[in-house]
Amino acid sequence: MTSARRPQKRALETRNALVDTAIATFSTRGFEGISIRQLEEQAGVKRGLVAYHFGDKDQLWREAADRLFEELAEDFLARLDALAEVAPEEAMRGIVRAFVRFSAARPELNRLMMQESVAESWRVAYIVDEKIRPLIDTLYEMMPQAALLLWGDRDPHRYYLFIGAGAFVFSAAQECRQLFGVDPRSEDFVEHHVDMVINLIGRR
Amino acid sequence: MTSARRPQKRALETRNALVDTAIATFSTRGFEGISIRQLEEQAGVKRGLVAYHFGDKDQLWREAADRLFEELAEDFLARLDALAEVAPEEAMRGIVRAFVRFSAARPELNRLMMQESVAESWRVAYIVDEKIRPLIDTLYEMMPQAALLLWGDRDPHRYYLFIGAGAFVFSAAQECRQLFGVDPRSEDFVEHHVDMVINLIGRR
DNA sequence: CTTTATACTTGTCATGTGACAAAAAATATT
DNA sequence: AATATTTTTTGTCACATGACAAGTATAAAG
Repeated sequence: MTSARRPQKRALETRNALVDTAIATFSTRGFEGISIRQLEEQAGVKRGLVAYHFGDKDQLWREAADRLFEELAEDFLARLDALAEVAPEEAMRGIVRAFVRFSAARPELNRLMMQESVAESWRVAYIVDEKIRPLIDTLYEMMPQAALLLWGDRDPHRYYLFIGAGAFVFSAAQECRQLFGVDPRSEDFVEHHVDMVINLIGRR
Repeated sequence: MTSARRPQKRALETRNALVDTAIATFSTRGFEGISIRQLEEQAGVKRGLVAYHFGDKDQLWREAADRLFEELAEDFLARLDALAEVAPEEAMRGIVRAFVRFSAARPELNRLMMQESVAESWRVAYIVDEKIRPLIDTLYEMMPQAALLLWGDRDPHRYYLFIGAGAFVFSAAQECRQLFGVDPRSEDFVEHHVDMVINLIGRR
């Protein structure tokens, strides 16, 4: 019979540091934009620890994606509970608000998707099949009327209008700073953007 | 006194093949997503020709970006001429239409920007300073009233709402196929999307 | 305290990378 | 046709990369 010892604290710290760095760098530089060694150095751990904890680069990427989507799910489900009692129209606006705010607070998720959404790879399939579709299904189950108001019957046009209008600025933060000299992550900017998106999408 | 011979046809073909492949691969896989050697192989030319024609990888990237933005400028200026006589409201809708259609026809440009817009690099600076800002300036000069209707006084919110809503689907084509089983490049999809964006943005 | 599993450290390998350089071939100009 | 120039073809370099493996240190469990 084999083992069953609980993981050591330092191991969890190492894993965390690596996943944190993976989220930051994969989302901005793409999967091939950073090497395992650079990643380890940036995370402040020794050379071989990615191999030890994750086996290979692919698995590290998966766990980074996992964590980002866990955060999104938590953030959403918490807010959706609060919207359970309100009228569909207002609930729909609540979803928009929640999404825009999350996109501003954690642009890494949409950045990761932007990096991957353009080309065919196991990573797009993984994100879509394991993360996005289930999340959309959950939304339609929990708040069918609000979801219907927002996206109709899973209309791709309305879906991407929503994502593009609501999240793109925050993903393109660097370009926005370069082009307009404005930081889209400032609170003012975010709330103003929320209002504009709701004004755009939330009236039918 | 040195030379002045006109370039040979095969050289132009080589350069073209390389720039074509550069556009296709840099936009989908990012700058570091493909090596010079892979690129040459995919372009069907011999190893070493990137070095000869472009010096280094950076310069090849620049020329790929140059060509994409030349196409955009041509496409736009041609259509803007046709809008010179119409009322500002209608001209503004014409700009939207032109932009969405171009984004669908040549998603590579927005993909390239998506790839680069997230992190700080010489490439974002190059695109913004050399390409985007001048293009925006031209637009405001040629059609001040329509531009004002579209983006106000260079309002970043309205700018990115426009870009995100109008172009994001086409950049994320792979994700869209995986998620909805729909190809956003089909003519039906494009025209429907044009209508929706105009309906969203074109009414104030 | 001893044992044993877990975690870290370091060495190594085959392969890929961007860049340059020199030789060969093809083409334009006279 | 002769020659000068452009273009292509190969060879080579130093270094980065992902993966694995063998050794060492640390911490948990008895």
